[in-house]
Amino acid sequence: MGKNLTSRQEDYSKWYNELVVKADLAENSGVRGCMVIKPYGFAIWEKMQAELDRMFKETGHENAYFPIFIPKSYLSKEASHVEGFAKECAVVTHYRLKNAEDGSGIVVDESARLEEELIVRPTSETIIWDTYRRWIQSYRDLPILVNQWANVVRWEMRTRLFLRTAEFLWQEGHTAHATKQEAMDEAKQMMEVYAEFAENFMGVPVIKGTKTESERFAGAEETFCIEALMQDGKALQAGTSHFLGQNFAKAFDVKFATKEGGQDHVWATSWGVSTRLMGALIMTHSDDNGLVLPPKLAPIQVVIVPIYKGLDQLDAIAEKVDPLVATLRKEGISVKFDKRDTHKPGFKFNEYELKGVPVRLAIGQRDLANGTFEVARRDLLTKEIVPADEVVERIRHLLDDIQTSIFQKALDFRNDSITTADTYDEFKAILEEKGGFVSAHWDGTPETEERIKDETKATIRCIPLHAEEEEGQCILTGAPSTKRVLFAKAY
RNA sequence: CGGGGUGUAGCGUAGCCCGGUUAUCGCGCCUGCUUUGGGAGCAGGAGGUCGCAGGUUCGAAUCCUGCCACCCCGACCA
Repeated sequence: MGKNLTSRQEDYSKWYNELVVKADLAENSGVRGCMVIKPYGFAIWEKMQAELDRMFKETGHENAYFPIFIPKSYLSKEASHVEGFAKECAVVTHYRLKNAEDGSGIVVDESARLEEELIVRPTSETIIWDTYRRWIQSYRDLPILVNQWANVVRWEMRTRLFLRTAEFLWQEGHTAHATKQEAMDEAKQMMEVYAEFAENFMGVPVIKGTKTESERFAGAEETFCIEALMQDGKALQAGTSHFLGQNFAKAFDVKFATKEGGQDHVWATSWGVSTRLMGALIMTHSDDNGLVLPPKLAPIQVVIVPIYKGLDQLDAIAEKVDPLVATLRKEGISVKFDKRDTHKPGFKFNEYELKGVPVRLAIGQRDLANGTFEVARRDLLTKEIVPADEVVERIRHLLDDIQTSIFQKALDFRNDSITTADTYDEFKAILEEKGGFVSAHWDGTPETEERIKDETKATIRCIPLHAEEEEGQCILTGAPSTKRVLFAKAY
């Protein structure tokens, strides 16, 4: 964000919290860093879910659901996995409350202590692989291509609305394969699915790549990722897809009989995107007037605002608008005719701009007389007068055009924000003054990465997939390097 | 867990240092009239455990002690 959001800041500077989504818990509740997603915000998430779900199914996946509670012992079976998550787990220790004897209220019943504590899932690899052990005996049982839509809890020290909440919604795919190659292909495929979704639906340009060892998922052998850049110049990890090797199969003893008659451990992947994508969406496209939504994900694609005095005029307007609404709906365009007489047109204009509705139609007496509509587009805030018989065609065109042009705008910004650095001084100056991604040579060691992080707060966001081979020297140590990696300060 | 800060109406706040009428202002909310092509105007009105618990005092939003919660910065992170 990092900008003033509206011209009437005193009223709406908190639109991000108040209108779209609200972090709205009872005060002093002690539940920190959770968010309440209001209906309009959730409708955006539902659109995202629907498209992702379709893409998952088109690539052969099915949905399933696993328990939210994970026995503590499961988590410790994969060593690096537990190391990665242990510090941020919510733990269930009791299963009953009772009235306090002194009448002071409800207290935990100490006699109802669980024999083994349950962890509220921070991710589901462990409980899923414990289940897969029972599902898999033969190569004929493979592959298993399962996705789960769920909530997870990570008790982070510091939270940040949308980007790092204590509880968040996500999908997590967990697949099991007979061969290393097949699992690797799956992990790459899902990164491609995420990239396509981000760019074609969210209008958010992303860079595909792999994570360095230190940024890798706890328990993964390779982490593929898509990295986006926000308007304030900070990078955001928008999705990850992990090749897990045989780590979880070994930890949970998942073996299968091979075609050749032997026994082998199963190869695994996992991949996920979360409500963080909503944050990415907001921080990529929003402007001072509020949200800007890509038409493909907008809960309302077209809003129609009548301008009238008295019910007679409204009726006359409705006569023109009702058939238009029907036509648009038939075309699969979601449209809202806002007939409320409790708010004035000016208020509505601002409200729908705040909500990022891509196309707005206004119709009043003037238009009735001329047979026209006023058509406004949210991204450029431009208006035009369109004859009624051309309006459907115009809307169709605008929705397409807004979808591609907000992507192009974000892409141009992103590309302008990738800067090449050949010396450490240059590197630091770019981070300080310009922000964005810095493309630089790195000697490939975690030690160098760590030192750069300590000194500049920038991390290696990814080793780009399609980076050109290029002889160079590490900006910090001068050691030889064969390709550039992308550094940035990140959320 | 370390450093800093804040808690007053649905939201945002003034007052606190230096205790003293009925706790300030804006937004929002309600009623009425006028309005309606870019966040309406006027008039009237409702709404408060001043985070909680103690203490000092004739008197506490204000001073003291303890507790709770939240925010920002660090370690952690989708």
